[in-house]
Amino acid sequence: MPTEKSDAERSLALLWGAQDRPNRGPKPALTVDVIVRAAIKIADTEGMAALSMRRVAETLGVGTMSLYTYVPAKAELFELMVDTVLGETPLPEPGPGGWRAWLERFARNGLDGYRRHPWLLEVSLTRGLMGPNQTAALDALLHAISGIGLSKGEMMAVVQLVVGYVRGVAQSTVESARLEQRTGVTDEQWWTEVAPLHDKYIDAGRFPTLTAVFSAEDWDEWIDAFEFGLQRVLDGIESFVDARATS
Amino acid sequence: MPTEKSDAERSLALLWGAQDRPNRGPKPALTVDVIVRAAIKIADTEGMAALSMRRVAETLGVGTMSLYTYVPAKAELFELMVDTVLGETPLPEPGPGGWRAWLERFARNGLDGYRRHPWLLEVSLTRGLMGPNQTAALDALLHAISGIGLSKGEMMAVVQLVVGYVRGVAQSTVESARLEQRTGVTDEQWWTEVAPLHDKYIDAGRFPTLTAVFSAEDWDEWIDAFEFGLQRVLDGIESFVDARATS
DNA sequence: CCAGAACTCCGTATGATGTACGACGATAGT
DNA sequence: ACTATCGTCGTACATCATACGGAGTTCTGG
Repeated sequence: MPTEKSDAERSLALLWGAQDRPNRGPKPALTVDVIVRAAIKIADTEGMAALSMRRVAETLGVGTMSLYTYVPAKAELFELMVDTVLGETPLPEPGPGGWRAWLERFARNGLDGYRRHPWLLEVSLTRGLMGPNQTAALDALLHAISGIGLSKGEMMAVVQLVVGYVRGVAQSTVESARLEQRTGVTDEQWWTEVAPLHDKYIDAGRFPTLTAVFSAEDWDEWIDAFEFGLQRVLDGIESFVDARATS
Repeated sequence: MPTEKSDAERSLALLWGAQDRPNRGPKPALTVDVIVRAAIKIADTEGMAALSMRRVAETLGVGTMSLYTYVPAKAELFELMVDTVLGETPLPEPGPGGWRAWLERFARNGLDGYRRHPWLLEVSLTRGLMGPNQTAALDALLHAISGIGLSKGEMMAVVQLVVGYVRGVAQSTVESARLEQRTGVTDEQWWTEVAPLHDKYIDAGRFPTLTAVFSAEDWDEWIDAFEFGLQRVLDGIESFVDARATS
């Protein structure tokens, strides 16, 4: 019996594009890349719910089952979609401003990525298996914050902090923008439509602070929550780095 | 024709438990609450993938379609599950330490919630419709950070920062713990198993920092990334509040 | 006390979905 | 030309959410 590849091995080979090209048999009509890009396009434009193997095959003019020649299953297709998308935005170059400016640009790029591909939020990125682009991103992140006095454990924690923050806030930031484009209803429109319904249940006596904040007519400034939070996060890291440097 | 309730209205009525109890017809054998709790138990123990209407009906000894008498569709069941779970952990009481300590406890509670119910990560919480428990949480959050000199926009941004951070980092923190319990494979075991596979692809020359960090034998300290990041976030908020106070 | 209205229950049916299986045809090494 | 090897994809099956409509149950009005 030949050494059959484990799932993990097969996935990694797919992610890193290390297929052994056989020379027998008919020429493949498709490539993994074409399939992945078709899937991404569908997910981008019609949402994750519309992404089915049949649908992908249709847009490629191919029988559904043909896809399984290239991709073992839908889960692996997801992994490929994620890594492909991670590679589409170039990583920030090292530049002026040091680690802080770099992380800032990295975070903004990340948010842009989620904006372009909202379905990323529906897929867990913390699979253990890393494709080339995810690997490159992690390497670049670690490189950006190396040599500023952090231990390895702290470096990993900082990475998780930034990446986690972007994802967490992107969730709400992106979702509203997405719904706006999809349904044509502005966030504000939707709130004004739903607000009276909420008012029926939300008692000013029971939720005093909430009503005070939202009933105010002085909606002076609506802050960009992402940028605000990002600066707080970076401030927090910076003060830690400074404290570490003076000790 | 009677005023038929819109989807939003129906959802809100469900969330806030404002059903008009009809007095005609047979007594309902179930309640919405029983259904929701059964669904939560299934999602907790077997994961979101195992949660189907059939499965819920089975465990309740009821025909599948009976559930639709109580709940319009699966999406509404999700909303109910989320709000129910949000209400299960009591909100922190105001105590010593001011807003910072309160937010700290809130964040830890949040992480615990994700730990207990990992499927929360697969559901977007940013639906516009808020149930009573989500409303109470938002009110408490705003209350905790009111009166420290933040504008309303900044208060909302802080809320999003904390909530978003918890969710973002919980994603990775929780997922590993979950897989460990499910598959019986420790995170560490899994990495040592997969590491050699990765090594085949990860070139030390191409990813120098990564290999430097991971190949080191001195895995001295593995930092709790959640606690570390939480302190950074709170530091960032605190320095902003301080700066605001002195200006 | 009873007929009909209002309501719950649920069997059946429909149309999705992911994917296992295997027949068929194309290709290239021998 | 033969045969091992591969790509293609029709069919099939299990599972899913849920629309529909009939049967059974309970309360109300007369």
